[in-house]
Amino acid sequence: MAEAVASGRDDRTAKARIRDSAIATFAAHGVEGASVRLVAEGAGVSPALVIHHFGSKEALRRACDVHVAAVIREQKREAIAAGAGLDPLAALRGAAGGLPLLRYLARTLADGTEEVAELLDELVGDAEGYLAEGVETGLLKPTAYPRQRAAVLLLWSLGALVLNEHVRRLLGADLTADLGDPEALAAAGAYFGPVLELYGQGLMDEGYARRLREALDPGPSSGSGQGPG
Amino acid sequence: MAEAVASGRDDRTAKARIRDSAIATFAAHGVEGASVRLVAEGAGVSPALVIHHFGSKEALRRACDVHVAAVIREQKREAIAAGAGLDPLAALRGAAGGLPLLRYLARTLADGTEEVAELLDELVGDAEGYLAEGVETGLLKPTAYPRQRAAVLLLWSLGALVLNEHVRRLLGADLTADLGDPEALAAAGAYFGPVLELYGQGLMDEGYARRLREALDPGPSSGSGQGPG
DNA sequence: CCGGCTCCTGAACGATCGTTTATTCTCGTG
DNA sequence: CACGAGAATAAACGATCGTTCAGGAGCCGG
Repeated sequence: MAEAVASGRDDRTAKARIRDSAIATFAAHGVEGASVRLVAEGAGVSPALVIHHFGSKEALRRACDVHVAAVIREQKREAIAAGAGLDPLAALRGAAGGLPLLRYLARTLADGTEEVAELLDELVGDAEGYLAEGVETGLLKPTAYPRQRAAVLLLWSLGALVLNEHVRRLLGADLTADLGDPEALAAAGAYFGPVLELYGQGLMDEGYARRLREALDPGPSSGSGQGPG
Repeated sequence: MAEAVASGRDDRTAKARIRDSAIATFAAHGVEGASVRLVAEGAGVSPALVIHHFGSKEALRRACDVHVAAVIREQKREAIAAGAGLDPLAALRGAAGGLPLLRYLARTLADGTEEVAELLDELVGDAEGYLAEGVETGLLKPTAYPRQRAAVLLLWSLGALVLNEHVRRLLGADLTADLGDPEALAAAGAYFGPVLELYGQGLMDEGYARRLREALDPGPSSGSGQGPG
């Protein structure tokens, strides 16, 4: 039952190849839209071997979730040692096999399995810590909602990742590209530029925002649906 | 070939019932995960009638996209007459059958069909107009990227909608709930509160944000992956 | 040479899928 | 009443799905 380590002269274990192919295939077609046969073809094995190693398609999907979460956690730990930025997924973009994981996340985040939910909770906790550090050094502004602000910022980042196709069409920036590539980084500026402007100066007049916020809290019979978006 | 209008004493046309059931079923299980038989059961008809009226499952999905886009466009027009807020989807939340459409959007936005892409482009254009108005009246701050800022804000809103399940778990706010309900509105404050704080005061020290932004534009060999997230 | 073990496969099974076909039901119209 | 047209269905078809099963290929200690 131990993990196979028969990495002799050639490539990865067949089990690892199946898992990587599943991550790529699920990312490309969605979990429901990707068949076991397609995953097997991508790994160069028979469909039966996929079931033999993972038991079922659903278990394969769980294994993908666990693996993606594990890699992200490891990259995160390395990023902490190197001095983390604000983007909890930045380390993935540069990592060797990070991009398929990013695309897998982008495709499966909306489905919401238990494993990725736990990962998200963890990332929110990390982000809250990073944000608190930034506040202490004066680079970030203090907040009345430390944990909620961390959650919102992470959800915005991941939401943009999930809508990556629309980000690319509307702005020309591919968030699942390797930002080490200068061309991709320049294109990503169409997203990060206005984002940084918003992060720097905000969007609204402060008094206006405060009034809207105060209108939320007590909750008498205020006006009709005028959400802040 | 004309639209059936046999709405006599009872409810909607069977074709309309099928379309509404498809919207709800696709929203609940995803398009790939929902079968024609399930859609038919929800509409109280036979599976064959679904194909008889729409030709194929894919055509049914396109019809759902078209219908959702049409309803949103109409609600949008009414919202303009009533004086629009910043949330382009606010009108949907209060509308009679708006919630299923919202959940359909949340589930299918990531798939990216042509019809919803056109709708998104349209919504970005509208948002750019609203933002420009806000800048003129002094409620919103000016920007160097008018269209990109509109796109980013819309993508953040829709991204949070797509990740609604995580928003609910992390913050306790359900963005697909009827915000006319005071309890749901209060819960949504856990999302809109930090959002409005960010919109009001921003996130970063302005000089720090400007330095990060300038590091993006020219693009010499700057440091490794430290995205703004 | 041999039995056993692991990795792996070809072929098939039952279920479910989207869709087709033939048929019945409903009902306004001449 | 006769009749044609659309609404609606039951039943089945071929395809594909996830999964099972029996066994082959290669290797290793005896």
